[in-house]
Amino acid sequence: MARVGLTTERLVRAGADLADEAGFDQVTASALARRFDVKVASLYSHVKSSHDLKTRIALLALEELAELLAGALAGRAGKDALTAYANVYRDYAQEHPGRYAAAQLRLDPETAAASAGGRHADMARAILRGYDLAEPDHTAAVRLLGSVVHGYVSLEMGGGFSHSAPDTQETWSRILDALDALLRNWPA
Amino acid sequence: MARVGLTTERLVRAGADLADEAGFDQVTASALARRFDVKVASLYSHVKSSHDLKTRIALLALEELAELLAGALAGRAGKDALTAYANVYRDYAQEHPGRYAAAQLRLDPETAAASAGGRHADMARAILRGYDLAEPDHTAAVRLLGSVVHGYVSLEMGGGFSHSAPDTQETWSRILDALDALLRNWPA
DNA sequence: GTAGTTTGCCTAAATATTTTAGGCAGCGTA
DNA sequence: TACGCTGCCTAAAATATTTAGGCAAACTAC
Repeated sequence: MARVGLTTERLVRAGADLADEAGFDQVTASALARRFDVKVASLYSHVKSSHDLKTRIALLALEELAELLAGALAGRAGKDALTAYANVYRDYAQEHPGRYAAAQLRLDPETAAASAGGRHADMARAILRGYDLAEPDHTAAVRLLGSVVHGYVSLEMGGGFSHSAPDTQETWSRILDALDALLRNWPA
Repeated sequence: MARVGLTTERLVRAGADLADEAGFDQVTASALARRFDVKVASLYSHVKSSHDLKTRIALLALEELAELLAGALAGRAGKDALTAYANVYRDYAQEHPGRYAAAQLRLDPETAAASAGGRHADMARAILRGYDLAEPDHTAAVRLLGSVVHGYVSLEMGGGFSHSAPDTQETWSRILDALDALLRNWPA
């Protein structure tokens, strides 16, 4: 009985890869066991349940995204920062669709509080420092920013834009231009 | 053997109700069979597969939304129309979270083409008639509108906004104000 | 009203996933 | 080398998906 060397870490990472290749909903304990050529029950020493596994993949994705965001935003401000922020999400979703889908998993409050999700919000607020908005417009702007980016990325991923004429890169640029203009010129 | 009177129609509608009550991912053939007090295999005379059932629920939700949109937009223009449009989605997601989740299901191209999804896009384009945008800004604006609404609604549903200060109704209004301002003043 | 056809819902059965319980052997440690 | 820990195993129960084939209820026609 050769030991494969399973670890929670390795399982989660392999689960994330599987999600990217086959879709987040294809991430099951059985599929993962097959991938490691191991019996399903063996996973349960490293992961509490199938839901636990999915949650850990979500946390990994949130962590990776936060890392990328921090890197992309360092030294940038204004529209430069805005573009970098938005592109981190879009590029990540393109390269890691399964991980991105995992990041949308609804977490229970305690888990969410301990996740990297808070850093995402911090990052969005940091960008808006380059614009001149006081509360409560500030919060509205943060939420608008998050909504546009998440909404666009998920509609694009879901094929919602496939039929109309201009390519999505073109409209994406224009939308970022428009967002920048809006933030510089927020209505009273 | 009393006949219950199953129909594809009744199954889909009950599935949609179940989705609203328990979540779209709880919609399974077995759960639905329990609800009708019928053996699982009996459903397969009315529905090709579990996936077929989910697809039909998605189509129902898209249809209902298109209906609501048409009603809400009739006789409105400009910001009035914009607000009505956005609120249809938000209110629908609030009242029918399972149906709204179903509407996000990725459909294969032919199914999507035959769905009410096209009418959604038409509706969005109709709203922008009240503003003055030429291609390719027009398409960008349509996609921005869809992204904001879908993004905001799904982040709000997912609890992404629960911790910050202003209530979501407040920021929602401000975001619609900002969107209106942006559309009236789209950057060159 | 009865005979014949359709079909709705059934039983039976194969396959897949999730999860728990308990056992054996490999690995590090004393 | 002997001990203990624990990684991966077998076994088994519960639930979900799907197909095949059967019986009886409901519609159609005379």
